[in-house]
Amino acid sequence: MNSLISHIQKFIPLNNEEAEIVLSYFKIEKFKKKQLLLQENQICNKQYFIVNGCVRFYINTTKGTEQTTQFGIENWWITDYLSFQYLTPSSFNIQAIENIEILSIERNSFEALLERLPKLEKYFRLVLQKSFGAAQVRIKYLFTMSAEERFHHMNDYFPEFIQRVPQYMIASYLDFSAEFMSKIRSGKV
Amino acid sequence: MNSLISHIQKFIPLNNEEAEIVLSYFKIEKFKKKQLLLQENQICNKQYFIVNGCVRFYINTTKGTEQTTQFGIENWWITDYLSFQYLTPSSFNIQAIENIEILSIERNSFEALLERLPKLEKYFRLVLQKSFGAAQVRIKYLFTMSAEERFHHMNDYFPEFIQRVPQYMIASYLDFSAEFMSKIRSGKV
DNA sequence: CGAAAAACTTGAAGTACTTCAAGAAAAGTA
DNA sequence: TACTTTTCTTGAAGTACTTCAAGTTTTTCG
Repeated sequence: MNSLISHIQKFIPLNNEEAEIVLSYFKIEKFKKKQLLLQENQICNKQYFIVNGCVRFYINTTKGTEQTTQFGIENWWITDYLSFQYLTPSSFNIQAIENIEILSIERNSFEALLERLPKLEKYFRLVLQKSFGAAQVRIKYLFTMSAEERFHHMNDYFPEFIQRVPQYMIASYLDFSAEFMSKIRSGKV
Repeated sequence: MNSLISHIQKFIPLNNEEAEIVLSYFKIEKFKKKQLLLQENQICNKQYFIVNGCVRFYINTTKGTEQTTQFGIENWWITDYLSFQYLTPSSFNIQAIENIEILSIERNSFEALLERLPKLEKYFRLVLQKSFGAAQVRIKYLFTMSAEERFHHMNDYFPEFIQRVPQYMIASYLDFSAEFMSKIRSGKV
């Protein structure tokens, strides 16, 4: 069974015919580890649903380092929402951390699909409510926990990431240095 | 003209009859400066549209301080989205910074309204896309700018807040101390 | 398999902030 | 108007991290 269809059906009912229509608007794409799905300064005119694998959202800082701000795994949507909505150049990069398989839909097709099947508006609204809620909680953690607490929290609640993703990306996502991460893990702090 | 209706019409067409229906689901509420619209541990079963005035979203930290994580002004929606969607207890507080006038809608009425006027799904989806996009950019600023840069950025792009809101709340929102804010402003840093 | 690249570790030195304490200024209220 | 509360300022001391540089381990891939 297609994972996007299953995901949609967790939120709204969808019959076989509708499922066919949905899929006809998407393209399946594969990227190899390290490839970029989106590069800064480009317009992010696609939205991605991750079927298989793991990606990250990151910024190139003025210091020449890379700052990871989000991760995405199976069954997550990922895009730069402002760039997607207003078709303005993005300042983010989206990169495959593993070889990945994703479903992509262009901005125009996305609008056409929603016109064709308006019931999907509800699905996307619910997905966004959840995503924005998660962003609210994320800000809370960043603001109220020390580096060490943030690491342990992630370790406890999202152990799958710690396994899958290089430590320095996790450190960056939690807003501290790779070296400090290493010290936390070895108990030298 | 009602400000909620105008706001909706910026995103989707809405005739008079539909506007009447929309408004019938909302309640107008007034709160005085410092009153709480939501208190932590409560379930946030309402969503608010700010007609007049200014509110903040904050957490009580374990250190006994208050950490502001969001602001809201005229024409913004505000709620704890996870608490609202899953009816779980919130860890946030929402407080009026000025005397305010808001439109509130309960979770049940919200669902009923969307059943009655499904075209509103699109409006809320678009509002959420924009909000989540703004959250992505906010994280970027927090991660890539120094305290001083964050202050100047806010000063340049959102001067209305600097005027309206006590400095210590701005400092907290930008994730530094009120004392440091004072030093930035006076150039002693 | 072996070589190269990527990821992780360690300690020493530095810094961008925080915390504390106290006083001054501004705003709210009777 | 004066009194109270809230907000802002200042300097001194402290700290949770960062940065740098170098070495070690692990992973990738021809």
